[in-house]
This record gives sequence, C-alpha cells and structure tokens, in this order.
Amino acid sequence: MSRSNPRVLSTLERAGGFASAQEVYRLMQREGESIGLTTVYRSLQSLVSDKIVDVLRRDDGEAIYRMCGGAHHHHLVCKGCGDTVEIEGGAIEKWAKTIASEHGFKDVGHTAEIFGLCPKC
Amino acid sequence: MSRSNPRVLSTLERAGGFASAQEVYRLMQREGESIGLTTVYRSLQSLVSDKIVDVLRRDDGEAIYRMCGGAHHHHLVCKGCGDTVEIEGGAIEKWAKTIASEHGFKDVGHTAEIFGLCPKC
DNA sequence: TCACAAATGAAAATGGTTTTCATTTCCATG
DNA sequence: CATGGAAATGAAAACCATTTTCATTTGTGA
Repeated sequence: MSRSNPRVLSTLERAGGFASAQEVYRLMQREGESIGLTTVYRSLQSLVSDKIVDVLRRDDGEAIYRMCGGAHHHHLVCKGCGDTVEIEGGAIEKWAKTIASEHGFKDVGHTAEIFGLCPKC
Repeated sequence: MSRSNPRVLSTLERAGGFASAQEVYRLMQREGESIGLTTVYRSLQSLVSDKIVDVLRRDDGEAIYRMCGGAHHHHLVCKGCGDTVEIEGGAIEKWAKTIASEHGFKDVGHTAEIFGLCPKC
C-alpha cells in the first residue's frame, strides 16, 4: 500500500482544489519539487479512496481532482464550460434504496450526475 | 467532413441507446457487419455534433453515447456477477429537472446507476 | 548495524481515442 | 458510358492519460 505524499495534497490545495494529475505534476515541477508522475497518481488515488478529494471527468476524459466537503453528494455539471456544482441527493438516496430492496439487492450504492448548460453558456 | 454511417446509429439504438464506441464496434462485428473502428468513432462524433446523441463519461473515462430524446432507463447492477436489471427512473427524472432549474441549467440530462449484491450473490 | 517494509520513480505496458494516408465508393458532368 | 474530383472508409500509426512493473532508496524497529 502507499500513503499520500503530503506535498501532493498541498499542491492541489494551492491549485484551487481543482486540477488534473498532470497539472499537479507540472505545477510541482515548476515549483522545483522533486517528484515522479507515478507518485502523483498514487497519492491522488489514495486521497480519493480516503474521501479527501473527489474525482470527476473533463469532457476529454481526463480525470480532475477536487477537494470536497465530507458528506456524500452529487454533481451538476455544465456541458459547455465544465463548471460543477455540488448538490444534495436526498431524493436519490431514497430512490436507490427502494429500487434495490424491491429487487432483493444488498450492500447498495449508487452514482448519479446531472448535466446541462449553465446560465453563462 | 464525414457523415454518420446509418448502421452505427441503428446499432446504438439496438444497444438500448447507451454504449461506448468500442461496444458499438464489437456489437457490429458480432452481427457480421463490416465496419472499421475509425468509422464508428467518426460516426458517433458526427451524431454528437448533430445533437442526435449525447456523450458522457464512465467512471473509467470511457466515453458512452446515448440517444437523446428516446425513452431511457437506468440500471441496477450486481457487483458480484455483473447481472443488470433495467429500471424505471421516474423519481430521478423529476429530481434532475428540479435541481437543474434551481441552478438555471438548460438542456438537461442525467446519469444514475445503482449497484449492490443481487440475491444470488 | 541489520533486516524488512513502505515509498519512490523511470520505463514499459495498456487502452481508449485521434490522426494519417492510401484506397474505394459516389456522383455530377461531358 | 467515361472521368475526375469529393466524400467515405479503414488499417496502421500516433497520441496521451493512466497503470503496472521492478529495481532502488528511504524509513524504522529490533
């Protein structure tokens, strides 16, 4: 197992808590930090599985990492500019639980995302 | 420029209007259609820019294409055996619409998937 | 100091997607 | 019918983010 390199988290914070692995890597290089791309990826993965950061996808498929508040939430994503808003998913939680138990499923989780065009786009 | 190959659209329809380029390609091959992967990608891109299909991303970054407009459904997926059940998403539709309009978003779509362990697993 | 686990990173592998380019298919015109 | 150019096609190569491999370094407890 590998633990997160703290400089990665601090760089992500400094980047506004919103950057791709490649961007974090380039940023650290530009600042003279000695680190390998592999370590950046591993640290980000570890931060994700520890729920310290959230991962989502740009339109081109590149993963972007973002510091997030603790509670489980969903995203409203703009198809135009990629802007995202964290949203509550109360209704979804109930829906998922209901449907799952109707079909006898246990140990249930879910994903949900809403996308559209934001007012600016 | 290239126009969409109609067999690509028809295959996407047959797939339930929800598949990746690779899946459409494999499906067409399995059905004996002679087509290249390049053409599948080009056709899907063209369908997207014509707003006939929508594109979004799986968690692993793979692009999935979906017919917009046609009735869509969601999936209940077993983490154990991969079995999937198609489900209605009435509650979700409303939730997505409400949340989106609260934030001034237009042209709204959504994804949602429930996963868990089916009775057999 | 010694030994062993964890961390690191360079390089190679992976895999979806895009680009290149030579070839084939269409189709309007003479 | 030609025939000439535009559009479509697809095999192979290029691309690029991400993951894996593996040899090396670092840290730590005995």
